[in-house]
Amino acid sequence: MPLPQTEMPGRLQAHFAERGIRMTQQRRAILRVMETANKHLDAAHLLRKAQKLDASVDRSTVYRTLKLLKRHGLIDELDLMHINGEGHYYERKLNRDHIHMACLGCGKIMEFVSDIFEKLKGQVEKDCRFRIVVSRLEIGGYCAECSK
Amino acid sequence: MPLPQTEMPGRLQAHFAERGIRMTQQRRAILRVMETANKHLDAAHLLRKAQKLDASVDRSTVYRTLKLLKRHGLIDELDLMHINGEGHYYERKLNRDHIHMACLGCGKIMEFVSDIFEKLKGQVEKDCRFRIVVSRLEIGGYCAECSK
DNA sequence: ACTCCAGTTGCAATCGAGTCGCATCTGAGC
DNA sequence: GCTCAGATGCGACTCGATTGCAACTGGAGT
Ligand SMILES: [Mn+2]
Ligand SMILES: [Mn+2]
Ligand SMILES: [Zn+2]
Ligand SMILES: [Zn+2]
Repeated sequence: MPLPQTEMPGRLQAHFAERGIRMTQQRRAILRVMETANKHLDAAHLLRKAQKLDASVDRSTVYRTLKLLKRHGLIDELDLMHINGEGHYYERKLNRDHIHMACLGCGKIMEFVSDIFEKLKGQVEKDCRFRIVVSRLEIGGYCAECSK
Repeated sequence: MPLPQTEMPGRLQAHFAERGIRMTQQRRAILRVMETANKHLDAAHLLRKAQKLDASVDRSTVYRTLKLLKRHGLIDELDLMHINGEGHYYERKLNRDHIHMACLGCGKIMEFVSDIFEKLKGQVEKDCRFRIVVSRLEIGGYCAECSK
């Protein structure tokens, strides 16, 4: 019997097992950090947090694991408008994807779920006959406080 | 009498003049390349093309001019799903902004204009009380040919 | 429990996009 | 023409990300 479609979010390790991907000490640490993170992490933060769980984790392993997670569609990669340097941010892909807004005034990051966004993706798939694998809508501007 | 809103696209130099930004040999070359480019350019390509018009153009001037153009909202910066390295791509901002789709199979870049996208931005501005300055919707997936 | 090896890791070197300090140069207002 | 704020070229630099390689290890097979 298949699991319900709204699969429990946060079981990256389970995904690895299902797909026969080898589990290592280091990957366990990195996945745990990604699973429990409540905000967008860049590679450097991810490394530091993972090293608290397993001091042996190396920077290159973080990057290799991020690439693996991306390849399997388990995480999303974000720019967040390059509000802080040239690097990228990562977050676990949940059931529903969302829009990211970055305030150019105060640096705050906001998220927003929208049915219109889903409709737009549907339109792209239909009108352009394009099979969507990953989508990223990032908006820069000014939040309510910073606007007035 | 104001110009019609659908201003003639492609007059970056005119924008500079209007806003009292100094015009130089090098900027003239770079702006000309941006104006006449028909595809998304990365900084390296932009440099090479600009150097054909003015051999003295330096890499750092290209980056400084890109930053200037961004700051004035005259160009958009794109990742195009990092289909080719970590760099960014640039294009002149036209009247109507558009979605970018990158085919993970053949590397083709497609563009798409959608009223639903405009509606979505309107929703964000209204529901989140967020004043949008710049927006980027980038989609990765498979085009019609690569899907079958 | 032991073996085995493909896959993974740490490390250090390296790449490549983008930035910066500084001496020099230049555009455009007078 | 002068003048100088602002722009440029150059080289050094930062920093995110990648890679080659020898050593290590997970987990399948026995
Ligand atoms: Mn980017
Ligand atoms: Mn475009
Ligand atoms: Zn703000
Ligand atoms: Zn394709």
